[in-house]
Amino acid sequence: MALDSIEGSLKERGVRLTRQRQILLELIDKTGEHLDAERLFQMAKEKDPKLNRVTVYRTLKMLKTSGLVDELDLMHHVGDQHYYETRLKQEHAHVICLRCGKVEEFFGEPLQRLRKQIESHFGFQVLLARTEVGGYCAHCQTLRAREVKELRMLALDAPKPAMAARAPRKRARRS
Amino acid sequence: MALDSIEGSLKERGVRLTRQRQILLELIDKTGEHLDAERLFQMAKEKDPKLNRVTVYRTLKMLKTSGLVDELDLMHHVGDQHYYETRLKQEHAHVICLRCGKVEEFFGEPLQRLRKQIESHFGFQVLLARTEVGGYCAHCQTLRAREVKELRMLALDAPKPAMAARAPRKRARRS
DNA sequence: GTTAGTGCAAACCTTTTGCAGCTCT
DNA sequence: AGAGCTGCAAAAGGTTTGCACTAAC
Repeated sequence: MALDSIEGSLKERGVRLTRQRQILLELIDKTGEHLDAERLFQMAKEKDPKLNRVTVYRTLKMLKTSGLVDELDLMHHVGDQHYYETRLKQEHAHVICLRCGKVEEFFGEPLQRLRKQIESHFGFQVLLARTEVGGYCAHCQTLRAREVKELRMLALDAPKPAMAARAPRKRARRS
Repeated sequence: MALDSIEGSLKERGVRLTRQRQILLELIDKTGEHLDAERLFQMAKEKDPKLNRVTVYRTLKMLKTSGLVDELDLMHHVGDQHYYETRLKQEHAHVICLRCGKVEEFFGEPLQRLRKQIESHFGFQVLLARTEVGGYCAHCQTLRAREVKELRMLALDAPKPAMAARAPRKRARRS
């Protein structure tokens, strides 16, 4: 299991396995993926209310630097936070629907091909690779088309419409 | 030239071509790529000292939303700012050396292949795609090997070395 | 017992917002 | 003329740092 392999890797390098790190590692491992620092912090706080947000950031940074987790942006669809996932699966691309926010993972040979070509083309040693794709998922494409049509009709009805209500911020507030 | 096509696209949509936007568009166009908001602001300030940083952000956001520029992170190698480039060239990956910071661009068929596979696999409509690769460039690989060797020798000489000097912050300060 | 790691508060960088006034068309 | 855009000041979001204390080894 992932947790063991990560803990082993840390122990080997003399990194201390504190209670806090154990909590965080377990959450990252079993929750799967696409956790951001804030969400991880909220979850960890339930297990240890004293655990500090800063520790979450420091732990994530350590794991990232050690090459044990990968950092994602998910096209900044929600905000500017970063997301993390363990480096267990095969390399994959993240496909984000810009309408509903659903994230799919794509595993496919073009990714390995890309890596190899970059290595041989530039004599480059690839350590990290990140592919993120944004667009509309199958479901949202039809909904989107309907929205656009409605907008056009609105525009015809009212050539000089009042200012549209501002869309609510997507960023989540801190508690 | 890019500037014309961008200005045309904006004019068509009734977006005003203000003096500020002309300055910014020209800089983005002729400077090429990989400008972040701050650098763009500094350059624009030389042409118009009154131009405000906020205008830079608003213009970049507008261009991004309009699909006229792409937003990059360059693996956050320098900091958390974003970089922008016009959407003129063929799709390409950005290859960043984590030691010297050099950025290479990779154009190759795996990218088109990837996009097509994602579209057909998920029935997804791809609007944006971003591939960023981090590692060591050919030149830095040898330097890096030397560094590691030196570090190992240091470790042998001094089993309990004093705390290493903290590496300087990579983020650039505002003027 | 050391040293690495933690919590807390405060800072930091990057980006966004509210609003009054200016300016393109 | 009037909506759209700008500048300014202030705030926000996300992350990092300094320092004294704590806990893992």
